[in-house]
Amino acid sequence: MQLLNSSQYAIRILSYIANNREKSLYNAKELAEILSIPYKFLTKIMTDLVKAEFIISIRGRDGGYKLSKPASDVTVIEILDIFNEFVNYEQCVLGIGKCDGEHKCAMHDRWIEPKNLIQKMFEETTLENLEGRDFKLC
Amino acid sequence: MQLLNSSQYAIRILSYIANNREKSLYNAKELAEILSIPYKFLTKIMTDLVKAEFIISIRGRDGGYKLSKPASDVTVIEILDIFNEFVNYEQCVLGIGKCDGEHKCAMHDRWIEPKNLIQKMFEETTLENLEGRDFKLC
DNA sequence: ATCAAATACTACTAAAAGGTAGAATTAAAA
DNA sequence: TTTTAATTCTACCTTTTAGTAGTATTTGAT
Repeated sequence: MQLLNSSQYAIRILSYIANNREKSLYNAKELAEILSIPYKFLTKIMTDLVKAEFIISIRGRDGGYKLSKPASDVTVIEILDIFNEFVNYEQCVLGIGKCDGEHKCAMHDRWIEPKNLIQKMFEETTLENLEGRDFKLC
Repeated sequence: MQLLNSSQYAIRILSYIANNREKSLYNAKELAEILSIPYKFLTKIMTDLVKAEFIISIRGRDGGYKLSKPASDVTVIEILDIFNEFVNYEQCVLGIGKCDGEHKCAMHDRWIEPKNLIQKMFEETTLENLEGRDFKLC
């Protein structure tokens, strides 16, 4: 019951960039240090974010990364989709396929409410909403 | 954002046994077939359940498995604990350690409500509550 | 005693996630 | 034009989870 490290890192990275507008570009080295993410793993994730068009990268000396769109346009669920998380809304908590009115898994009824809440949270939370938080390790 | 296969299987197995009181013992072969769980993987999980004292096993010919305690005494969260899931209540959704009033992760406030709901659900749901559901693949 | 049918144990393989290493590419600056 | 600092690419290694194979052990029935 936890998000993939990749997803967690991606949210923290995008969230950090979105809420520190002083600089126009952030490079991998400083992001890795500030956010306590292994450098090489971070660069891999950045490439994913570039390919998914959430981030624009500037290569070469003095290059770096920046958001490709306004923070208010990026929802958490879109970030999760990059890593194929939480895509199967219909998937039941016991992983036995689609749960509907006819076929319910053992926990179906009890899972609906929290599932909908989480889904709503991920859909409605944008990078803008994540402002003013700590990003380092607690 | 999904339970481990082991946890899912364990819940389905215990839930099935709890709600089919006709027989006093269930063997691995029939459980594997009825619940669509790979036989060898199921026997491994059964051994875990026996060691965790949720299941009593009878070895030898005509042996099998049965619950070690009343269905109403077994909560879902206890089952998850066998596989070390959902033990860290304090763990935040972005996996950056303890989130408290002073140090909040980027999603802290939004995560509290669904997290508490899920926790409550796992704590309050017993095998008895899972009665009357389908257990096969939908 | 032997057989048959069951669980338990040991060890392995496969797939996915997490992470690392090093070279290639890009582009500004000296 | 060379250096330098950045991203990108390819390939690999490690850990965890998932699943499989084969043997040993147990025990009731014949």
